[in-house]
Amino acid sequence: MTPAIHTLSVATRDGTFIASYTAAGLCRLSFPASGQRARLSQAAALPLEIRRWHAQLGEALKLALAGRNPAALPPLDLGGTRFQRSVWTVLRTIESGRTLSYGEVAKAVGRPGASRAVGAACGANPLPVLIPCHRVLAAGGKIGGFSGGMKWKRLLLAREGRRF
DNA sequence: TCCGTATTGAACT
DNA sequence: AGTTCAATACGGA
Repeated sequence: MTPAIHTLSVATRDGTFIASYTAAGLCRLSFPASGQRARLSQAAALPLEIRRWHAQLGEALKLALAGRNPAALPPLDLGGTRFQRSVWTVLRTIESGRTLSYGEVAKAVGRPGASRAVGAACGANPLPVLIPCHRVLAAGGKIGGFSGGMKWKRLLLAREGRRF
């Protein structure tokens, strides 16, 4: 993955997210920073293409935070290993309001028994919310973990009509 | 090679 | 219903 060249903020009613782009597409989305401020790109220096991607992201994120299914996303440049990408691809097929267990995702990528590795791949998801890693639960309906903090996982699931 | 992990299921209280 | 425990796949150092 080429290095990120632009970092922009996305204001939402849930806080200000941070999005990073490479020349190839969106590479990273971060939850509202609970500390340091990222250095943001100057608006005047933005290529038209990036502005368009960013506008598209804003719409998609707004819908996702409302618990709706994703609008079209800008091009993605996620990197990651083959295994991670295959996990993230499966995650994108889970509809709003539905969930899978780590073990079910492992089966779906053809590695039954790799449920623990699936958890690690979820934790490495560069696009939380948009790639719905919050829809992966532990077996037996337990909620499992979330690298962005459990409040976010509960909030996102609640917006989709799931309660815990 | 070793270590940590957003797991799992069985075997125990 | 809660706790412990071993087996497990993967990735990073």
